[in-house]
Amino acid sequence: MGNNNIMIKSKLRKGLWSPEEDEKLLRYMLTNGQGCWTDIARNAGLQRCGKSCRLRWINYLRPDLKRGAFSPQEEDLIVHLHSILGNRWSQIAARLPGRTDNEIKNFWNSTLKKRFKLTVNNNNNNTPSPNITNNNCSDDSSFSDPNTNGIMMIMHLNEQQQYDNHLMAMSSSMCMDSSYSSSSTSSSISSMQQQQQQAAMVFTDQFNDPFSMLIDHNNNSNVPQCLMTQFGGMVEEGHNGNYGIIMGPNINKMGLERELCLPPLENDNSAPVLDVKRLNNHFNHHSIHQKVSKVEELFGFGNNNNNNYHHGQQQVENLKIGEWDLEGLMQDISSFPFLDFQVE
DNA sequence: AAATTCCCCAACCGCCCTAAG
DNA sequence: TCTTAGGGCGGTTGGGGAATT
Repeated sequence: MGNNNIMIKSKLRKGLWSPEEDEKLLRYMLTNGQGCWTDIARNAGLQRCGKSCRLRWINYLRPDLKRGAFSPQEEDLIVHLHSILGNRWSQIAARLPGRTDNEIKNFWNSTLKKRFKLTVNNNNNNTPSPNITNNNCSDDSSFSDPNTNGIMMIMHLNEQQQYDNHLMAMSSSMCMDSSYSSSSTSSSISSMQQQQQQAAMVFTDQFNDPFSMLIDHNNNSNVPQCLMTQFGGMVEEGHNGNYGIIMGPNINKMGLERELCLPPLENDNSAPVLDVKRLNNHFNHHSIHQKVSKVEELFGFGNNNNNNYHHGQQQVENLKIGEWDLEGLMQDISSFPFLDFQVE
Protein backbone atom coordinates (compact mmCIF):
# COMPACT_ATOMS: atom_id res chain seq x y z
CA MET A 1 0.00 0.00 0.00
CA GLY A 2 2.65 2.47 1.08
CA ASN A 3 4.97 1.21 -1.59
CA ASN A 4 2.16 1.52 -4.06
CA ASN A 5 1.70 5.16 -3.15
CA ILE A 6 5.38 5.77 -3.55
CA MET A 7 5.29 4.05 -6.91
CA ILE A 8 2.38 6.18 -8.03
CA LYS A 9 3.95 9.38 -6.74
CA SER A 10 7.24 8.64 -8.41
CA LYS A 11 5.44 8.35 -11.73
CA LEU A 12 3.78 11.72 -11.39
CA ARG A 13 4.83 14.31 -13.86
CA LYS A 14 6.01 17.75 -12.84
CA GLY A 15 6.82 20.91 -14.62
CA LEU A 16 5.18 22.56 -17.56
CA TRP A 17 1.97 21.14 -18.90
CA SER A 18 1.94 19.80 -22.41
CA PRO A 19 -0.94 20.64 -24.77
CA GLU A 20 -1.97 17.00 -24.58
CA GLU A 21 -2.26 17.16 -20.83
CA ASP A 22 -4.25 20.37 -21.06
CA GLU A 23 -6.54 18.70 -23.52
CA LYS A 24 -7.09 15.72 -21.26
CA LEU A 25 -7.87 17.82 -18.25
CA LEU A 26 -10.06 20.18 -20.18
CA ARG A 27 -12.04 17.37 -21.75
CA TYR A 28 -12.53 15.69 -18.43
CA MET A 29 -13.64 18.86 -16.72
CA LEU A 30 -16.07 19.66 -19.47
CA THR A 31 -17.72 16.28 -19.37
CA ASN A 32 -17.62 15.64 -15.65
CA GLY A 33 -17.30 18.95 -13.92
CA GLN A 34 -15.42 19.42 -10.73
CA GLY A 35 -14.92 16.80 -8.09
CA CYS A 36 -12.14 15.27 -6.09
CA TRP A 37 -8.96 16.45 -7.74
CA THR A 38 -7.12 13.25 -7.07
CA ASP A 39 -9.86 11.36 -8.87
CA ILE A 40 -9.87 13.87 -11.67
CA ALA A 41 -6.17 13.44 -12.18
CA ARG A 42 -6.52 9.68 -12.24
CA ASN A 43 -9.68 9.44 -14.30
CA ALA A 44 -8.49 11.94 -16.83
CA GLY A 45 -5.49 9.77 -17.43
CA LEU A 46 -3.03 12.33 -16.22
CA GLN A 47 0.24 11.48 -14.58
CA ARG A 48 -0.24 14.45 -12.32
CA CYS A 49 -1.17 14.94 -8.72
CA GLY A 50 -4.57 16.39 -7.96
CA LYS A 51 -3.06 19.57 -6.73
CA SER A 52 -1.26 20.13 -9.96
CA CYS A 53 -4.48 19.59 -11.91
CA ARG A 54 -6.39 21.96 -9.70
CA LEU A 55 -3.76 24.63 -10.15
CA ARG A 56 -3.67 24.17 -13.88
CA TRP A 57 -7.43 24.45 -14.11
CA ILE A 58 -7.74 27.46 -11.86
CA ASN A 59 -4.83 29.40 -13.24
CA TYR A 60 -4.98 28.52 -16.89
CA LEU A 61 -7.75 26.32 -18.24
CA ARG A 62 -10.75 27.91 -16.57
CA PRO A 63 -13.00 29.31 -19.26
CA ASP A 64 -13.80 32.53 -17.48
CA LEU A 65 -10.25 33.73 -17.20
CA LYS A 66 -9.53 37.16 -18.48
CA ARG A 67 -6.42 37.34 -20.60
CA GLY A 68 -4.09 40.17 -21.34
CA ALA A 69 -2.44 42.85 -19.32
CA PHE A 70 -3.96 44.42 -16.28
CA SER A 71 -5.79 47.61 -17.00
CA PRO A 72 -4.83 50.74 -15.06
CA GLN A 73 -8.16 50.43 -13.32
CA GLU A 74 -7.39 46.91 -12.26
CA GLU A 75 -3.95 47.98 -11.12
CA ASP A 76 -5.43 50.66 -8.93
CA LEU A 77 -7.94 48.29 -7.51
CA ILE A 78 -5.23 45.78 -6.70
CA VAL A 79 -3.17 48.42 -4.98
CA HIS A 80 -6.13 49.61 -3.06
CA LEU A 81 -7.28 46.18 -2.01
CA HIS A 82 -3.76 45.18 -1.11
CA SER A 83 -3.48 48.16 1.18
CA ILE A 84 -6.40 46.72 3.08
CA LEU A 85 -6.10 42.98 2.68
CA GLY A 86 -2.36 42.60 2.48
CA ASN A 87 -1.13 39.54 0.66
CA ARG A 88 -4.48 37.84 0.69
CA TRP A 89 -4.27 37.23 -2.99
CA SER A 90 -7.23 34.96 -3.19
CA GLN A 91 -9.45 37.58 -1.60
CA ILE A 92 -8.12 40.25 -3.90
CA ALA A 93 -8.62 37.96 -6.87
CA ALA A 94 -12.19 37.29 -5.76
CA ARG A 95 -12.89 40.95 -6.40
CA LEU A 96 -11.25 41.02 -9.78
CA PRO A 97 -13.39 38.89 -12.06
CA GLY A 98 -11.40 36.75 -14.42
CA ARG A 99 -8.12 37.17 -12.59
CA THR A 100 -6.39 34.54 -10.51
CA ASP A 101 -4.64 34.96 -7.24
CA ASN A 102 -1.45 33.71 -8.80
CA GLU A 103 -1.70 36.23 -11.58
CA ILE A 104 -2.28 39.09 -9.19
CA LYS A 105 0.48 37.92 -6.92
CA ASN A 106 2.92 37.78 -9.80
CA PHE A 107 1.81 41.14 -11.04
CA TRP A 108 2.26 42.64 -7.63
CA ASN A 109 5.66 41.12 -7.04
CA SER A 110 7.01 42.06 -10.42
CA THR A 111 5.39 45.28 -11.52
CA LEU A 112 3.53 47.06 -8.78
CA LYS A 113 6.11 46.44 -6.10
CA LYS A 114 8.75 47.93 -8.29
CA ARG A 115 6.63 50.86 -9.26
CA PHE A 116 5.74 51.52 -5.68
CA LYS A 117 9.32 51.42 -4.67
CA LEU A 118 10.07 54.08 -7.24
CA THR A 119 7.22 56.21 -6.01
CA VAL A 120 8.37 55.88 -2.46
CA ASN A 121 11.90 56.83 -3.38
CA ASN A 122 10.69 59.88 -5.24
CA ASN A 123 8.54 60.90 -2.35
CA ASN A 124 11.42 60.44 0.00
CA ASN A 125 13.38 62.91 -2.03
CA ASN A 126 10.62 65.46 -1.81
CA THR A 127 9.40 65.12 1.70
CA PRO A 128 11.05 64.40 4.98
CA SER A 129 8.49 61.79 5.92
CA PRO A 130 8.49 58.52 4.03
CA ASN A 131 5.24 57.12 2.86
CA ILE A 132 6.29 53.66 3.75
CA THR A 133 8.39 53.08 6.76
CA ASN A 134 10.00 49.91 7.82
CA ASN A 135 11.50 48.73 11.02
CA ASN A 136 14.28 47.21 9.06
CA CYS A 137 14.34 49.42 6.06
CA SER A 138 17.32 48.57 3.96
CA ASP A 139 16.46 46.77 0.78
CA ASP A 140 13.57 45.28 -1.09
CA SER A 141 12.03 44.41 2.21
CA SER A 142 10.95 48.00 2.41
CA PHE A 143 7.99 46.78 0.51
CA SER A 144 7.61 43.52 2.20
CA ASP A 145 4.35 42.04 3.14
CA PRO A 146 2.85 44.00 5.99
CA ASN A 147 1.17 40.82 7.07
CA THR A 148 4.20 38.77 7.65
CA ASN A 149 6.91 41.15 8.68
CA GLY A 150 7.26 43.68 11.39
CA ILE A 151 6.55 46.55 9.12
CA MET A 152 4.68 49.68 9.76
CA MET A 153 3.14 50.69 6.51
CA ILE A 154 1.77 54.14 6.52
CA MET A 155 -0.09 55.41 3.57
CA HIS A 156 -0.55 59.10 3.63
CA LEU A 157 -3.69 60.75 2.62
CA ASN A 158 -2.26 62.56 -0.36
CA GLU A 159 -1.18 59.28 -1.85
CA GLN A 160 -4.49 57.83 -0.92
CA GLN A 161 -6.22 60.55 -2.81
CA GLN A 162 -4.23 59.70 -5.89
CA TYR A 163 -5.73 56.28 -5.69
CA ASP A 164 -9.12 57.76 -5.22
CA ASN A 165 -8.78 59.81 -8.34
CA HIS A 166 -7.90 56.71 -10.28
CA LEU A 167 -10.66 54.80 -8.66
CA MET A 168 -13.13 57.52 -9.40
CA ALA A 169 -12.19 57.22 -13.02
CA MET A 170 -12.39 53.50 -12.70
CA SER A 171 -15.86 53.59 -11.27
CA SER A 172 -17.09 55.32 -14.36
CA SER A 173 -14.95 53.62 -16.95
CA MET A 174 -15.24 50.09 -15.68
CA CYS A 175 -18.93 50.23 -15.14
CA MET A 176 -20.12 52.55 -17.83
CA ASP A 177 -17.58 52.78 -20.57
CA SER A 178 -17.86 49.96 -23.02
CA SER A 179 -14.58 50.99 -24.61
CA TYR A 180 -12.81 49.97 -21.48
CA SER A 181 -11.89 46.57 -22.72
CA SER A 182 -10.32 47.76 -25.90
CA SER A 183 -8.63 50.87 -24.69
CA SER A 184 -7.24 49.96 -21.36
CA THR A 185 -5.44 46.76 -22.02
CA SER A 186 -2.31 45.81 -23.82
CA SER A 187 -2.48 46.24 -27.52
CA SER A 188 -1.31 42.70 -27.99
CA ILE A 189 -4.51 41.01 -26.89
CA SER A 190 -6.71 39.50 -29.50
CA SER A 191 -10.15 40.66 -30.45
CA MET A 192 -11.49 37.47 -28.97
CA GLN A 193 -9.83 38.28 -25.71
CA GLN A 194 -11.27 41.74 -25.87
CA GLN A 195 -14.67 40.23 -26.31
CA GLN A 196 -14.06 38.08 -23.31
CA GLN A 197 -13.32 41.23 -21.42
CA GLN A 198 -16.45 42.83 -22.74
CA ALA A 199 -18.37 39.84 -21.55
CA ALA A 200 -16.74 40.34 -18.20
CA MET A 201 -17.83 43.95 -18.25
CA VAL A 202 -21.41 42.90 -18.64
CA PHE A 203 -21.45 41.56 -15.17
CA THR A 204 -19.10 44.13 -13.77
CA ASP A 205 -21.86 46.53 -14.61
CA GLN A 206 -24.11 44.62 -12.31
CA PHE A 207 -22.24 45.82 -9.28
CA ASN A 208 -24.15 49.06 -9.32
CA ASP A 209 -20.98 51.04 -9.50
CA PRO A 210 -19.33 49.47 -6.51
CA PHE A 211 -16.27 51.63 -6.79
CA SER A 212 -18.17 54.78 -6.22
CA MET A 213 -18.04 53.80 -2.61
CA LEU A 214 -14.36 54.52 -2.70
CA ILE A 215 -14.66 58.13 -3.51
CA ASP A 216 -15.85 59.68 -0.33
CA HIS A 217 -12.93 59.28 1.97
CA ASN A 218 -13.46 62.36 3.99
CA ASN A 219 -16.94 61.48 5.00
CA ASN A 220 -16.74 59.84 8.37
CA SER A 221 -20.35 58.95 8.23
CA ASN A 222 -19.42 56.25 5.81
CA VAL A 223 -17.39 54.47 8.41
CA PRO A 224 -19.29 51.39 9.47
CA GLN A 225 -20.05 51.34 13.12
CA CYS A 226 -18.39 47.99 13.58
CA LEU A 227 -15.16 49.37 12.27
CA MET A 228 -15.22 52.36 14.48
CA THR A 229 -15.80 50.26 17.52
CA GLN A 230 -13.52 47.44 16.67
CA PHE A 231 -10.67 49.67 15.82
CA GLY A 232 -11.45 52.32 18.34
CA GLY A 233 -11.61 54.95 15.66
CA MET A 234 -7.92 55.55 16.04
CA VAL A 235 -6.29 57.82 13.54
CA GLU A 236 -2.65 58.03 12.75
CA GLU A 237 -1.56 61.57 12.13
CA GLY A 238 1.48 62.08 10.00
CA HIS A 239 4.08 64.76 9.97
CA ASN A 240 2.18 66.97 7.64
CA GLY A 241 -1.14 66.47 9.22
CA ASN A 242 -1.92 63.65 6.85
CA TYR A 243 -3.74 60.66 8.09
CA GLY A 244 -2.85 57.15 7.28
CA ILE A 245 -3.46 53.55 8.07
CA ILE A 246 -1.05 51.44 9.98
CA MET A 247 -0.55 47.89 8.99
CA GLY A 248 0.76 46.23 12.08
CA PRO A 249 3.31 43.47 12.28
CA ASN A 250 0.87 40.83 13.42
CA ILE A 251 -1.98 41.75 11.24
CA ASN A 252 -2.07 38.30 9.79
CA LYS A 253 -2.82 36.86 13.16
CA MET A 254 -5.84 38.92 13.79
CA GLY A 255 -7.96 37.60 10.99
CA LEU A 256 -8.33 40.71 8.96
CA GLU A 257 -11.53 39.78 7.24
CA ARG A 258 -13.18 39.27 10.55
CA GLU A 259 -11.80 42.36 12.13
CA LEU A 260 -12.67 44.42 9.11
CA CYS A 261 -16.15 42.95 9.10
CA LEU A 262 -15.59 41.59 5.63
CA PRO A 263 -18.22 38.94 5.23
CA PRO A 264 -17.04 35.80 3.47
CA LEU A 265 -17.54 35.85 -0.26
CA GLU A 266 -20.19 33.38 -1.19
CA ASN A 267 -18.57 33.04 -4.57
CA ASP A 268 -15.12 33.06 -3.15
CA ASN A 269 -14.40 29.68 -4.62
CA SER A 270 -12.30 30.89 -7.44
CA ALA A 271 -13.24 27.94 -9.50
CA PRO A 272 -16.23 28.87 -11.58
CA VAL A 273 -19.52 27.10 -11.54
CA LEU A 274 -19.42 25.22 -14.79
CA ASP A 275 -22.31 24.97 -17.11
CA VAL A 276 -21.03 21.71 -18.51
CA LYS A 277 -23.70 21.37 -21.16
CA ARG A 278 -23.13 24.82 -22.51
CA LEU A 279 -19.39 24.45 -22.52
CA ASN A 280 -19.60 21.09 -24.14
CA ASN A 281 -21.69 22.60 -26.83
CA HIS A 282 -19.01 25.14 -27.56
CA PHE A 283 -16.33 22.59 -27.14
CA ASN A 284 -17.78 20.19 -29.67
CA HIS A 285 -17.75 22.84 -32.33
CA HIS A 286 -14.01 23.11 -32.25
CA SER A 287 -11.32 20.75 -33.22
CA ILE A 288 -9.77 19.21 -30.20
CA HIS A 289 -6.60 18.93 -32.18
CA GLN A 290 -6.11 22.65 -32.11
CA LYS A 291 -3.54 23.84 -29.69
CA VAL A 292 -5.30 23.80 -26.36
CA SER A 293 -3.18 26.51 -24.90
CA LYS A 294 -5.60 28.87 -26.56
CA VAL A 295 -8.31 27.40 -24.47
CA GLU A 296 -10.63 30.33 -24.70
CA GLU A 297 -11.08 29.60 -28.37
CA LEU A 298 -12.78 26.41 -27.42
CA PHE A 299 -15.52 28.23 -25.63
CA GLY A 300 -16.85 30.32 -28.44
CA PHE A 301 -16.21 33.72 -26.92
CA GLY A 302 -15.26 34.88 -30.35
CA ASN A 303 -17.65 36.26 -32.84
CA ASN A 304 -20.97 35.28 -31.48
CA ASN A 305 -22.45 38.11 -29.54
CA ASN A 306 -25.07 35.85 -28.13
CA ASN A 307 -22.37 33.74 -26.64
CA ASN A 308 -20.90 36.79 -25.04
CA TYR A 309 -24.23 37.71 -23.70
CA HIS A 310 -24.97 34.35 -22.21
CA HIS A 311 -21.52 34.02 -20.83
CA GLY A 312 -21.88 37.37 -19.19
CA GLN A 313 -25.31 36.49 -17.94
CA GLN A 314 -24.12 33.34 -16.34
CA GLN A 315 -21.35 35.13 -14.60
CA VAL A 316 -23.76 37.79 -13.51
CA GLU A 317 -25.77 35.10 -11.84
CA ASN A 318 -22.71 33.75 -10.12
CA LEU A 319 -21.42 37.09 -9.08
CA LYS A 320 -24.59 38.54 -7.78
CA ILE A 321 -24.19 36.27 -4.86
CA GLY A 322 -21.24 38.28 -3.76
CA GLU A 323 -22.58 41.69 -4.58
CA TRP A 324 -23.36 42.64 -1.04
CA ASP A 325 -19.92 41.66 0.00
CA LEU A 326 -18.14 43.85 -2.45
CA GLU A 327 -20.25 46.77 -1.49
CA GLY A 328 -19.51 46.12 2.12
CA LEU A 329 -15.86 45.95 1.34
CA MET A 330 -15.97 49.19 -0.49
CA GLN A 331 -17.62 50.80 2.49
CA ASP A 332 -14.72 49.56 4.47
CA ILE A 333 -12.32 50.92 1.93
CA SER A 334 -14.01 54.26 1.93
CA SER A 335 -13.10 54.66 5.53
CA PHE A 336 -9.69 53.17 5.70
CA PRO A 337 -7.61 56.34 5.83
CA PHE A 338 -9.07 56.84 9.23
CA LEU A 339 -8.54 53.37 10.48
CA ASP A 340 -6.02 52.06 12.85
CA PHE A 341 -5.41 48.38 12.49
CA GLN A 342 -5.09 47.46 16.06
CA VAL A 343 -2.24 45.14 16.71
CA GLU A 344 -2.72 42.37 19.15
C1' DA B 1 25.39 37.64 -34.04
C1' DA B 2 26.59 35.88 -29.70
C1' DA B 3 26.75 36.25 -24.84
C1' DT B 4 24.94 37.93 -20.83
C1' DT B 5 21.56 39.82 -17.83
C1' DC B 6 16.97 40.73 -16.60
C1' DC B 7 12.57 39.52 -15.25
C1' DC B 8 8.02 37.53 -16.01
C1' DC B 9 5.14 33.93 -14.81
C1' DA B 10 3.88 28.98 -14.49
C1' DA B 11 4.19 25.73 -11.27
C1' DC B 12 5.92 23.63 -7.14
C1' DC B 13 6.37 23.52 -2.07
C1' DG B 14 4.96 23.64 2.44
C1' DC B 15 1.78 25.02 5.72
C1' DC B 16 -2.84 25.38 7.49
C1' DC B 17 -7.66 24.22 7.81
C1' DT B 18 -11.45 21.16 7.50
C1' DA B 19 -14.03 17.04 7.05
C1' DA B 20 -14.39 12.20 7.26
C1' DG B 21 -13.48 7.91 9.38
C1' DT C 1 -10.02 12.48 20.29
C1' DC C 2 -6.77 11.31 16.88
C1' DT C 3 -5.36 10.44 12.23
C1' DT C 4 -5.47 11.10 7.48
C1' DA C 5 -6.53 13.01 3.05
C1' DG C 6 -7.93 16.73 0.29
C1' DG C 7 -8.29 21.46 -0.74
C1' DG C 8 -6.82 26.19 -0.42
C1' DC C 9 -3.47 29.63 0.07
C1' DG C 10 0.84 32.34 0.15
C1' DG C 11 5.80 32.06 -0.66
C1' DT C 12 9.27 30.75 -3.63
C1' DT C 13 11.77 28.98 -7.56
C1' DG C 14 13.50 28.21 -12.09
C1' DG C 15 12.73 28.05 -17.12
C1' DG C 16 12.69 30.71 -20.91
C1' DG C 17 11.84 34.73 -23.59
C1' DA C 18 13.10 39.65 -23.96
C1' DA C 19 16.28 43.14 -23.49
C1' DT C 20 20.80 44.69 -23.23
C1' DT C 21 25.74 44.65 -23.86
